Amino acid sequence: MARTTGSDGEKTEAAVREAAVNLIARLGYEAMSMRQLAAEVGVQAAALYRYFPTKEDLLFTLMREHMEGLLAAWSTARPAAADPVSRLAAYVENHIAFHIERRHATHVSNMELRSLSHERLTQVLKMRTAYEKELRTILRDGVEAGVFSIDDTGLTAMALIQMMTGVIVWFRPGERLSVTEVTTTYLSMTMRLVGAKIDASSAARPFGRVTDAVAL
Amino acid sequence: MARTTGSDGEKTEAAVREAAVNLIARLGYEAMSMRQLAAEVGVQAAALYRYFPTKEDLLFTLMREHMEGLLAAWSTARPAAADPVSRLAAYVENHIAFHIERRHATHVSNMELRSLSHERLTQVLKMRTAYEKELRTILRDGVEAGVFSIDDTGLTAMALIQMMTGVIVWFRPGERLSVTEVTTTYLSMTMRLVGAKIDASSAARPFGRVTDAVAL
DNA sequence: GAATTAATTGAACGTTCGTTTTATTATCGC
DNA sequence: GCGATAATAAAACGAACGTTCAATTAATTC
Repeated sequence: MARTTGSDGEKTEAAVREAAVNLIARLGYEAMSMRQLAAEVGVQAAALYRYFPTKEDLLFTLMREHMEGLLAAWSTARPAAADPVSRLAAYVENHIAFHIERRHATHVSNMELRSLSHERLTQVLKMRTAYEKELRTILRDGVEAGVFSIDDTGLTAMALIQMMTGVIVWFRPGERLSVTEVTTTYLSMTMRLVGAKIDASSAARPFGRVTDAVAL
Repeated sequence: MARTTGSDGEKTEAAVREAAVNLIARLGYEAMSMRQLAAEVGVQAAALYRYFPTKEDLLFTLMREHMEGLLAAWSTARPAAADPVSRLAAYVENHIAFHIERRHATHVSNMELRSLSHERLTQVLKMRTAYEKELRTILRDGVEAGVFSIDDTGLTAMALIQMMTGVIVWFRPGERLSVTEVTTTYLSMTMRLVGAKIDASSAARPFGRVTDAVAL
């Protein structure tokens, strides 16, 4: 046999991407074989090489587009010129929503970095650093404005990102908590962690029990 | 050739464990070959099978002993009958110290769970759950005693553990921050996150800037 | 110092891996 | 409807994988 009836390159490529994300998230990049992936898609292994020259190219494509998606999402969600508290809230909300929605892709992007070549690893890490820098800037602005009290902005940014991204480890859609509830609680924890002081303007939009922990 | 002069089973087994932790942490379990591991130790691949019947047995041994070590460390560090704030402080200090000291083993235990058989995965997760339950108990006791203000103790416990364990991702010994500085900052962040109220007894031992964030 | 046990080597086994090549069929532009 | 091209199948490649086995030598026991 050869070309099958109804076969379509675009559809096949999309199916390969989706199956690859799920399989790599479940089994790991090294443990997933190209034959396994092909079987999941419903084609022969050789067909995969029409879309991705090597297995590593496939992995890199998934990671790069995941990071680009994250940066694009933040670029859309970021408030134009707001106070640090609102900006931090937007960052947390965007981060949690994005990562819950793309649990598997996040797993792949976080766990399989070591399978990339040096050059490609650098590329992905550059995007990641750019994203993290956004948070550090918000924290630093907040400290300078006197609305956050933070020991070490770099360390705090890392701790916050680890905490928020960790949501994908235990969160399962449709279980005890909804995405909204989770986001609200993480917002509350974040604001307390950075010692956010609620002023008159942002007090109109409370963050869970933040008010309980802050001197009023 | 056969048995080499000066060869010693105990020493070889210890060398295998250490090399395996480092190699798996760097390359991943699937990507590390038994030949590679043997070369690192300085023996032939076949010699490994004198100590570990299969590759998975080796992985499981490393993970089980890591978790047992963590539980043992907490068992030693845990205060007998103290207030929730002190107990939480002890938990954080022990967690950070243990994980920084065993960065590679932690990496292995967290990243390679999917390579275990179902039965062994259950065993490891049981130990992990027991460890996490200790933190949840502290948080619940603190809420009941009125010294913590927390929305959801289960979610908060997971967030704290993710945040603390995340230290191994970016921390490198001998760089900008010392272990003591990192621990102090994490303690401070933790106490603020749980809305810890400092009373007279524990005020003698301040947690960084915690006092700035709490109404006094 | 002979017998026994512990530790390791070197070669080999069958399997699976990522990838390439060649052939074949479906679809599309004209 | 015919040529060009896109999409796939089928088979094969060499390399590497985890693991086993028989042979061999060092250390220990008596």
